[in-house]
Amino acid sequence: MSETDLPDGADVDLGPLPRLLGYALRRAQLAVFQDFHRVFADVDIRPAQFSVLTVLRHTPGLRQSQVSEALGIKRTNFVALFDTLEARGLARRERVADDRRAFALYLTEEGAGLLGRMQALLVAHEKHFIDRIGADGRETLLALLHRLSD
Amino acid sequence: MSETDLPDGADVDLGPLPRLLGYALRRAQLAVFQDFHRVFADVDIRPAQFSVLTVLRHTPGLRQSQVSEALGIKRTNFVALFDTLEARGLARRERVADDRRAFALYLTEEGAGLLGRMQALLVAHEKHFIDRIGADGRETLLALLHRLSD
DNA sequence: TATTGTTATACTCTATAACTATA
DNA sequence: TATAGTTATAGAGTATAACAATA
Repeated sequence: MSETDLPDGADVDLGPLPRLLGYALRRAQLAVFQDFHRVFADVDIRPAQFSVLTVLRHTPGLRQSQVSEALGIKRTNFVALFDTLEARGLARRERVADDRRAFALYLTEEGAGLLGRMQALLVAHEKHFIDRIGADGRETLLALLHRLSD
Repeated sequence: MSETDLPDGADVDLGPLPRLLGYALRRAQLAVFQDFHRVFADVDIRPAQFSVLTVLRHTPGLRQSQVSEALGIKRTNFVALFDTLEARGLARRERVADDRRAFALYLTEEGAGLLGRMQALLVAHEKHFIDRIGADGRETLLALLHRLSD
C-alpha cells in the first residue's frame, strides 16, 4: 500500500462537511438514487420518468405544463422526457378540446401495467433504506425533508 | 385564469411521490442547493468547490486522489475542478518528494482568507434551514441522513 | 504490472432564447 | 398580447477509455 501514514481516500476526515445539511443531503440522495438505478435497471426507468408515470396514474388528464411544473422539471426539458415515454408506448398525449394548444397526458395500458409491476421494485428499493433507519425514522425523515422544501 | 377547474401546476396532487425517500430527498437537496447558490453567488463558489476548500483547510497536504475519492468525485473530473481553484489562486498543487507521480494539495493564503470570509455566508445559509426545522430537527436530520449514506 | 494524474469524449441534467399555433 | 408546447443550444455534472510518468 502506501509508504506514508496517510489514510486512503475512503478514510479521509472531511472535517465539518458532514455537519452541513447540503452536504449530508447530497450524499444521502446519491446513495438512494444509486439504489434506484440498480433496482430499476432491468425496466430501464429513471427517477424522473418514474415520477411522471406515477403522477399520471394518480391524476390522469393533467396538462403537460401542469405535470412538468409540479415536478420541478422545466417544460422545455419535459418534452424530450415525455417523448421517450411516448415512444416506448408507456404514455400518450391527447389534444384538449377547449384549448387546442394544450395536451392532456395519460398512461397507456402498457404504461399502467409496467407501473403496476414496478411497485414491487419500489417496495424493495424503499425497504432497503427503511431497514437502515426504521419505519419511525422514515416518518421523521420525510417530515423534516418536507419542511426543508416547503 | 383557466376556464377549467383544473389546478395550476403548483397545486397538482403528486399522489404517493412525496412519501418516497428518493423524491423527498431530491426536492430537499434542490431547495438547499438553490439557497447555497443564492448565498454564494457573490463569491462565485459552488458546492463542490466549497467542499474541496473545506477539506484542504481541515487536512492540508492530502493527495489529489484522496480528496476526490473522499468527496465522491471521480479523479478524472477532479482535475478541471481543481484547475479552476488553482487558476483563481485559491489552492495549489505541490509535488510529493517520495512519490513523484502525486500532488499534495494546499490552500493558498488567498484561499484560506476567502474560506474564512465565507464562514459568515455558510452560517447564514445553514440558519435559513435551521429556522425551519429547529436545532434539534437538524441534529435528527443529520443523523438519519448519515445512516442512509453509510 | 499497478498507480497518479491527465486528456478526450459522451451522456445526462439543467437553463435560456426564440419559434409556432393557438388563445 | 399572452400561453402551451417545441426546438436549438449551452452549461454543468458525471461516466469510461486510454495515455504518460512513475512506482
